Amino acid sequence: MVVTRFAPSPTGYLHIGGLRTALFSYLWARKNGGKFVLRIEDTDKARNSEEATEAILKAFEWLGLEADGEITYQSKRDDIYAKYIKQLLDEGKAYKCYMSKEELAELREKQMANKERTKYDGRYRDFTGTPPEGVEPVIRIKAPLSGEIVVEDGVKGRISFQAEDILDDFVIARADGSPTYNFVVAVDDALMGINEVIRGDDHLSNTPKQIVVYEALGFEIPNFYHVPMIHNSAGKKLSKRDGATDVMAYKEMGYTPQALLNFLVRLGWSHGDQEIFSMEEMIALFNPKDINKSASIYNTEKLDWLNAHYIKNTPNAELAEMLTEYGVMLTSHDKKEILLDALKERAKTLKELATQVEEIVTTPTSYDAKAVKKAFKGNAIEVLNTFGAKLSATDELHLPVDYHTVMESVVNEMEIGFGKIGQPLRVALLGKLSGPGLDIVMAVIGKEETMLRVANAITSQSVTSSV
RNA sequence: GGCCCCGUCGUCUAGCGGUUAGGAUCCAUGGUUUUCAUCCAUGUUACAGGAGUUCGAUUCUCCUCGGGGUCACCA
Repeated sequence: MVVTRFAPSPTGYLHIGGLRTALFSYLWARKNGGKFVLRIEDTDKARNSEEATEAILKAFEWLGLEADGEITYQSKRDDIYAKYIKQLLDEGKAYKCYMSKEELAELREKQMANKERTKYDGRYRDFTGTPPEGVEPVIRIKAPLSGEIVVEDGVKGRISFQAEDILDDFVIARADGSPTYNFVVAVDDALMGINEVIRGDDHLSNTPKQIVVYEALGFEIPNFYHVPMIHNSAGKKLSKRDGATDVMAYKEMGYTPQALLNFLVRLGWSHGDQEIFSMEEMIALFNPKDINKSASIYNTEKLDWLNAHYIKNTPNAELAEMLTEYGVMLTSHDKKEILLDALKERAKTLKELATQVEEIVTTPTSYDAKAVKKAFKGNAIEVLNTFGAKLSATDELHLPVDYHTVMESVVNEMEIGFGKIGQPLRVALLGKLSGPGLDIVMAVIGKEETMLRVANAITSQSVTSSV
């Protein structure tokens, strides 16, 4: 059975990069009928917060990514780590190192001065004497001094490291007894049965260390897939400082989960020329071996396009439901089908859609100056007057076509082009020159509101012209 | 700096020894639309450079250059 995981450290919100690796892990587990588990890496008490954990879970919920089983918290597993540390100590695979932080710093400085690689010199590796007074020891693991460490990576291929280049006897437990990252990751992944590790390639250089732990403990080494980074426009690793990396900010901006997921799955992964993927298709088609080797630059142009695509293809009832999150109550509006059919073609985000709905439903209180200048000229006011009068005399105005008929009769009677009525009427109704079809707008707001807006426009013009 | 990874249009990518180097997005132009948007059509733009292997390299190898990641008692 395929078991994958997402293992964030709760130091802040869930960000785009994390979400993508989580998505990849999720898809791979689902595709194989396996498990996708969540582990919170909260061993750094100073930097972690419960709110951050909450935020991450909330983001998962919004996106519909469901983890299997209980959430594992590393902070609750101290006894487990202690047990394995003791085991390594007993087996002579780890040892206590009494070197003080000062001594270590001194060693590093000397090595740097000599332009050597900074590493622990192993002075307590085979220590049998009397330990110095007053120093709480750290526990170090005996790493191989030479030889080759090979990572068989599912994305990058076979990567080989020389032990002497990258390893030293690294710390697995601090002076206060708490275990360190590379140790707990390996222990947890092994104990939780994780056999497919999909993570960012910034972890690639940690992998040999973790392999050392796996081997010391006799655990089976999982398959690794190191996913290339997402870079910012400057070409650097995407970080929280780059802005707009909080997943939940995308909800606020009006992106749909579908669009965001579809956008992210195509960053570093592809399936031929296909751009649009439903969740079902992602699950069916995803395979980590098809992940790209090179980093990609984060750029949301395509996200906008995808979001617009999904909005256009969402049923109106669902759209009305989603809009309630943005303060637009449309679920019981009797013309919502007509309105949303017209508007969803022109919105890039749900937030935009919400704004556009508002702009139609509320009576304009001001008119765009440029639009006024362009539209209210010639006999525009006369046209509006004629239209208003005709409207007033017409009953049974319900559908767009009913209003269109009235407009048509004005055009015919006055022997003008459609633009001659369209432009002033558009400004009267919406306060500006762009927007959906006027017959649709009028059908949505109704006869009474239409007449009010027309009258308002006429009044506004007579006032300005008399001044 | 050591180690490791990467290098096809501005961006996301297809390609897996022989292609007019394909798609998407963006941008531009035209069409549709009373407007804007949508939609449709058309167009501009890419194999980092140099050797080698080969009848033939975007594709394989090496070098150079460029970019990135990582080097903690952080995760």
